Amino acid sequence: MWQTSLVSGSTKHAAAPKRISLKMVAERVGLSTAAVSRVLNESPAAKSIPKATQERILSAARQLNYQPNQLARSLRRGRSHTVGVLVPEVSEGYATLVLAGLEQGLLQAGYFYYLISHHHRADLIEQSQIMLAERAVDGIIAIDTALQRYRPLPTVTISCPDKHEWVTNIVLNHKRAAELAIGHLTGLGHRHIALIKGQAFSSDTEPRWQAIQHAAAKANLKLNPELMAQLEGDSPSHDPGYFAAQRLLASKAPFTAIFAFNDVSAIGAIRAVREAGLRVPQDVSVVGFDDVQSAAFQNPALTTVRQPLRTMGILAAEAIARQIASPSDHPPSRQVIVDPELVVRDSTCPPSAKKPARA
Amino acid sequence: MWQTSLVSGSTKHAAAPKRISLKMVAERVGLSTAAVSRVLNESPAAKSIPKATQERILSAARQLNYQPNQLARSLRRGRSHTVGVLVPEVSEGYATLVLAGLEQGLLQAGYFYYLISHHHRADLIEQSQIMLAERAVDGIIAIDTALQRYRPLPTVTISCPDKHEWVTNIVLNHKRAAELAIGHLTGLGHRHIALIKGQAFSSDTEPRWQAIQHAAAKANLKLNPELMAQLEGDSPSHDPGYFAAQRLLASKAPFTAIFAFNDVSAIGAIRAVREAGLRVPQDVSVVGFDDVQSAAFQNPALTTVRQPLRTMGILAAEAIARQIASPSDHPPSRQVIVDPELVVRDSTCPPSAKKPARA
DNA sequence: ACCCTTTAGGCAACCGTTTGACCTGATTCG
DNA sequence: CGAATCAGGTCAAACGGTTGCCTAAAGGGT
Repeated sequence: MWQTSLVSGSTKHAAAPKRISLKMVAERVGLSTAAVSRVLNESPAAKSIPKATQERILSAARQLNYQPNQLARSLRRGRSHTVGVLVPEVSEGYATLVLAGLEQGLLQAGYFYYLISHHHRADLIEQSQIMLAERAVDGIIAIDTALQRYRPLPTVTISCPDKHEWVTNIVLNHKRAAELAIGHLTGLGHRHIALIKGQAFSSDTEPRWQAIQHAAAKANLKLNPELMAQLEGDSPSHDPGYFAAQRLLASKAPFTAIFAFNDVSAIGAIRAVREAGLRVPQDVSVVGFDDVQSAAFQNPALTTVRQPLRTMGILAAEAIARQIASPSDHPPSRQVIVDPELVVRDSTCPPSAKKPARA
Repeated sequence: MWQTSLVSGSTKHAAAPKRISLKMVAERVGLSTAAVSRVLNESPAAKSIPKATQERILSAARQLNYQPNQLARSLRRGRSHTVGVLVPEVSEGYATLVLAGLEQGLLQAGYFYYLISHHHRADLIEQSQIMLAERAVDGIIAIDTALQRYRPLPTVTISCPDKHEWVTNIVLNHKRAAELAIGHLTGLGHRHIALIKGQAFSSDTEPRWQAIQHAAAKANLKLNPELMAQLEGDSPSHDPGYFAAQRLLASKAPFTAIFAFNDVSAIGAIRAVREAGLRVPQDVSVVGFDDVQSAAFQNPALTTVRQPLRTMGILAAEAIARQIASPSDHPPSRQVIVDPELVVRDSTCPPSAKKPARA
């Protein structure tokens, strides 16, 4: 009985193509690796090598499909052209947009990046920094992250709390952001504004809160402590906002508007408001924060304070590239402040003439 | 005239801490790097070294805060413990969830990853593969990506079109997915179902389309070619779905339901339907696909076919780790098929007794 | 006393590039 | 004519680890 050859051959695979190294190219053309390296890198020292030889080298490299081993190169040069990116988590919303900008900027500058999410756990943050250092990253970009110790590495932070020395921090103009939102709501006639505060671990929570108080005072608006709820739990979903709004609704205090910590929680809040039988925006106006991609596609479309998240990512990439290129001639600590922008959509309107919600 | 020292000192920084190398640890304890390396790696060869000496070495390493240079280690060992992840773009929705799963699985297996988004551009895909190979990744994970050439690297794909040899492909059970959605809608009584097809570049587009036709036939449902719109453009936002639905509405054909290619386009579609003065779901039911994080928080909450995206990410991570660990004893080409699940929420209901939309 | 094994670790090659120093013969300059 | 310069490269030492092989002494059995 014959068996047709079904023998799943790893035979073909056994050829072991073996990566082409510089040495092989050198042997091919009968020169030293030094010469080949210099020519391929267009090093200045290569200018003493005649065009013809250069051509020979280049074409041999091409023929053999030579791909330099970047590990070896990085080791020798002391530059890995890699940065580490620390992020709380990769989730819809905030991180997504910043990452998109970062990626664009980094790739343009010739950098690869390791992405690590730490879920705001201090031990993971610390450990990540160590592991990144071991992998010889040229720098670190941290987004909404409470960096532990200072490390002697070029570092750029986005919306990070503590100002460490020697790091560039990219941060929103919180004052202006608060004024935009509060101004918008008071301008519409709202006087009873509920607030959804960010989680304690989020770096923007405190500065934003300060800014809101400041803006409220300036607008002659009294903030009712009962009309404040804080996001709880580290879920990147809409739940925290949903529950926070429920707590607001459960309190006796009347309100006609909610200013949420971010769009994601605003969306959760809208749901809670609706489930309580109230309409958005007629009964309760809602203002979000960030202007994430889906904000415009909510129903109703979300009025929100736009952070230029993508731009912040690009700025961070450019900053880290600069710092790496010229270590130590950058200023000890730099703030790059970006401006927010109010985007008015359909989730806000003047308060209804009747009584405030839950009055 | 004296100048108080405002000289922005890079002086303090000039200390140049200099990373601790194995050699320094070795010198510290008066042994060779070989011995130190063996002990620190708990290599079997270290068992002939007395406990006391081992302790000396370990404590010296700790005192000096020695961090092994992974570049050097990778170079020597021929394993970088790094994989490349190719993704169309990091945007809200699909990629986000898969990435979350991937990250979890990879970190657990001790791998770092480079993330690259290629926006479906063939040249970028090709180039990325090359650059990843140069950086000596141990493997590649590709998500919804049309890989160009086969490379002799462990590879795992998620929802990728062509079955290359030697790659593990993780893929949804499209047949079942289509049946779930079509079954749900016909079960509710819908007979005029509009379809929003995916962009041509998306790998799931064709198999899903086949599956839908199959499911429709099985359900004895005629698909009206006029009730089909295809997503256009590569924007990861809700726009393509919005415009597709507008085209559907502009056609004369009546329909009572839309089955969208994904949640993001479903959300766009809902908006278009509403702007046309129709209600969702009373006038038009909408079924999405994926069950992204925000699907449950839409208004109305989205009925959708859930892909276990996070799980797919984890599976991919596990698969690549396995392939790297034991090259060549994995089967030549493997399919891992995961099952969808119907999540019924509020965007679907029986068609209204009256006439179909646009009748 | 001899042989064998174990203990304790050292030597040096190697991973693949880069780069400063050097070398040789030819040409140019003073 | 001697010195300096230049063209056209080569040599070998890094970069920081890992690892196969070796040695030297001590212990153990007969």
